[in-house]
Amino acid sequence: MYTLAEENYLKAIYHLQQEVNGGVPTNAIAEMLQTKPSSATDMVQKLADKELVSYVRYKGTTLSKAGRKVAINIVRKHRLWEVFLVEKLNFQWDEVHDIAEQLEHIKSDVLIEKLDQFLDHPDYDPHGDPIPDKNGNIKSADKRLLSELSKKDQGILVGVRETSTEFLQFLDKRNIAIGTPIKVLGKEFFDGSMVIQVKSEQFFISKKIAENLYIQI
Amino acid sequence: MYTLAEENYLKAIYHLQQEVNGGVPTNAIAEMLQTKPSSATDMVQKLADKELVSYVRYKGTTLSKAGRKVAINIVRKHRLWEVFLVEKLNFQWDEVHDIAEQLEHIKSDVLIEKLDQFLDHPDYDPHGDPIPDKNGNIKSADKRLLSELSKKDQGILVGVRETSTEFLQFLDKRNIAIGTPIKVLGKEFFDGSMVIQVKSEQFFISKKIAENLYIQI
DNA sequence: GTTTGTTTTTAGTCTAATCTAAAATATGTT
DNA sequence: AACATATTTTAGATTAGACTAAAAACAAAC
Repeated sequence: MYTLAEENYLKAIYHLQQEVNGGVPTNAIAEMLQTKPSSATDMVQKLADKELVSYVRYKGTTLSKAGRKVAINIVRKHRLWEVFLVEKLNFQWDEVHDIAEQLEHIKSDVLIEKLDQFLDHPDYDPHGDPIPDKNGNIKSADKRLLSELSKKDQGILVGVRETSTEFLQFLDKRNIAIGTPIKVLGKEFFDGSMVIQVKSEQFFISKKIAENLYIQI
Repeated sequence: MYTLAEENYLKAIYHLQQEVNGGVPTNAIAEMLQTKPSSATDMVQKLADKELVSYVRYKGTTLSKAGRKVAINIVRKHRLWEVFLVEKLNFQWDEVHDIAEQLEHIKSDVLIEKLDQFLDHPDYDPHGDPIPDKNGNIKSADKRLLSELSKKDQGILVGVRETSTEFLQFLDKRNIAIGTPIKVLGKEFFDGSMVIQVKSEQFFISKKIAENLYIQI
């Protein structure tokens, strides 16, 4: 099987691939894993030897089919555990990330299938991210970033991009949660900030906030 | 915090201390952890530097107060996770050991308290072993090994010493479980083997089996 | 097509945890 | 008490993963 470090690199590359086109830059991997670029280079070379990624010097890294399978399986485990923590153990959605980060590395296929069954085969985790099924297939809803919407557009919040405690508590404080309807009342071209309608309240939010909320129209 | 290896050594020393009087021999630690004596020496020296054990060259190792606290906490986590796996995820009692061996290293005090609560504060794990409370106190029932009993003694099975799949399935096959009443019908001094009564059936069991069953009179 | 600056890689070092082989200590028997 | 045997420790090497510092490659500007 794979080491903890290998799994974390594969997962990081997987997530970065969603945001970049072409190979994932070594620096981006290093930054995501809070490590140094030289360490990331070492590891992607090792992963390339094992044929889990394809890596071209100075060009970047992409997951192979095998590598993606490993990565998606970790993402599946992470998200299932998050559901468990919130639904069964009554954690708040802003408290589960670090613990799930550990639990995702537990090795047992039976465990994860039984957990999935125990949780009644959830489709989304507490942050609105889709949970891949056992074969690695992901239901991808056609969601868009709030920051991409225009004045008068409306929809419901279906996911968050950031999962830091600070950000999630920011939302909690304003009663914004997965499923909450949101309408764009105004958008400032100068800095990308917005005024939005949430239930009976109106909020001013910065571009940075809008870039971390996924809306389904 | 402590590394995976440190935690495993502390746990091994804790378990061995229950069976030996005086310091735990280095070879015993190595054997339990499936490693070489020289590796065990290295580690106990490292643990001694950290004041988690007291170690005297050629004499053996004993846990310090701090070391015991760490060890008991791991045991607590291991046993709580075993209860979760059996009670909530419907694992058989012979399937849970290896998975709990991984889960016991998840680091989060809140998690374990919430898990304890979710499981309704169980006192014993599926193998009949007592679960230490949050302060490290252990309810120790006055149980004895079946092998120590004499003809006509009787009691109920309250725990197993071995937790290997083979042994537990051996018990399952004979409908012997925690809570089952057992009576000694005969004992052979020559080899320590026994004939026991279990419900309406009688079994011949070897000394090795009898040495792995805990009975409460 | 140089120059400049950024990104990435290489080379060499470090630490945790392991191993093998050899040396040291302890134990048990005569 | 001395020898044989078993246990334990030391010394030195290895591996995974990280780091620093320096070199190499790329990108962008002039």
